[in-house]
Amino acid sequence: MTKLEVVPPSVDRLERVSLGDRVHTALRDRLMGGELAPGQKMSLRSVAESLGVSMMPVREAVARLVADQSLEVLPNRAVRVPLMTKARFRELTRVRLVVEGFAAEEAARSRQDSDVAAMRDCEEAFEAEARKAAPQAELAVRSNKELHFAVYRATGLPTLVGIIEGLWLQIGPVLNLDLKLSPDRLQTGGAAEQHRRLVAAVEAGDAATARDALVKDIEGAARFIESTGRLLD
Amino acid sequence: MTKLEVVPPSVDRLERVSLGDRVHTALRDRLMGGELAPGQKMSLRSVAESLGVSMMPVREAVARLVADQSLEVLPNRAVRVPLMTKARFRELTRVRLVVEGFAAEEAARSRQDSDVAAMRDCEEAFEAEARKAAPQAELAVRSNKELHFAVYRATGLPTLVGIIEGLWLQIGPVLNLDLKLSPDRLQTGGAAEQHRRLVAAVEAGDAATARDALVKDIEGAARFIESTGRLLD
DNA sequence: GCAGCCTAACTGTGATCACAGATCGCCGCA
DNA sequence: TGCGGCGATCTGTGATCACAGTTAGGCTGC
Repeated sequence: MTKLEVVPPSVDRLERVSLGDRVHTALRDRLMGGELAPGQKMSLRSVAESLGVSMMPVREAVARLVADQSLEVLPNRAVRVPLMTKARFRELTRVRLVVEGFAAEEAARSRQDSDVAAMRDCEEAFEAEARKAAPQAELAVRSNKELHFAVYRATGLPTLVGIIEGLWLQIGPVLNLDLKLSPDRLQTGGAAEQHRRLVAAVEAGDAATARDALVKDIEGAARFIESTGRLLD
Repeated sequence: MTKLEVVPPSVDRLERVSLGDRVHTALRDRLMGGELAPGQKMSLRSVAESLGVSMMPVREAVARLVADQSLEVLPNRAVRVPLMTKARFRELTRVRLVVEGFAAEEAARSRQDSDVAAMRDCEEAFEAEARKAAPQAELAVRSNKELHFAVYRATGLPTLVGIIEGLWLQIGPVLNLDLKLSPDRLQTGGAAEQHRRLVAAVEAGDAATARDALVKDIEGAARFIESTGRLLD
């Protein structure tokens, strides 16, 4: 784990960002990026030391992540990335289908030109990575996430984006760990195709197709992950 | 603000609940109950003193509430209940319609007998309070909330319930403050009627009607609150 | 050589101290 | 009497200390 970047004081002035916020962001990125696998334990002191801060900001960041179930504290008081059971995975997937499906519809209705441009960039980056003979899972994961959130941000509903972020934070470790262990899913899965449909539909303002593409994208990934048998229970 | 209740040690053993958790719950209840009005400032030290704990657990609880925007920290570092603008209110209402509407549908599909019983109790309590000549806003607010969440819990999707709790935490101060200032809304508004429709539809497994009743309930309240002109912007 | 106990290290939690920045009020001056 | 500036106080944030509970490893005894 790398040290936290030292941000210029000017940025620090404009938008009060505490050390706790920075630690929170750092941990969040690692969770969403699949760098922290389900079941992995962590201690406040070790995280603090590796990030070059005291235990205090880490406590705050971890408390927030525990609050929205991105991390969990065992009865032994140990902190770890939650394990994913089949039941929890299916529940999260169902909620995602509703919430993100609505977001896709709404994005098709409200998108601005700048949103479409951002989506196109991410979509090309994802497709370029997926088409490689030996795709780098990390890059694919990142551009996949960026593409989805470019769509969600196009809704103009920050509350909705926040909710979806919470869902990704919970399901991210599994999604991305899975992608790292089975990089071939990038080719076999229809992710790229649904992404193309999604972007085109949002750009055309076709809400129904946008939702359908997103739903198929989520369902395809969920089916694949369930088929690997790596989920508990 | 009252002191935190001393819970029996047995409960404390079963489910590790830290002081920070208790402070969080205490503040959450006050926010959802409308005891803390939008714009109201609070200091960590004063909250800590009034709850009889040190500043430490309060910091953790407030950090969590700030994280999900139930509280906000101003550039001056002051902590307060966020003000509600018309734009934010409408955004929250739109998201609520989607998420809680889905929850109502799902509750109609998955409800158990015990869920229906809990809903009926809350519905009767609400109606009894609303029918009084001088209804106590606090009791009505409480049973209204309990009724809604009895429905949401009937979905069997704790993730969804958590999301809705986050939404209520943000919109609660306005909803409930409004009800306190305009207790006559209990009679004039069609809340009781939609509640009856909602409970009956969930019990009958009629998803479409359940959603419709809930949507009309939310929309009715939203219309009333917008009409009072107490929102900013 | 192996099993069991006991200690030492490590865990999160809470309290206290330290500090920089903002705010408000009081005092002095015109 | 009114205005301006300065200081005391209060704010959140970060660090450090203290502590109880757990865990894991090493040592002792069989």
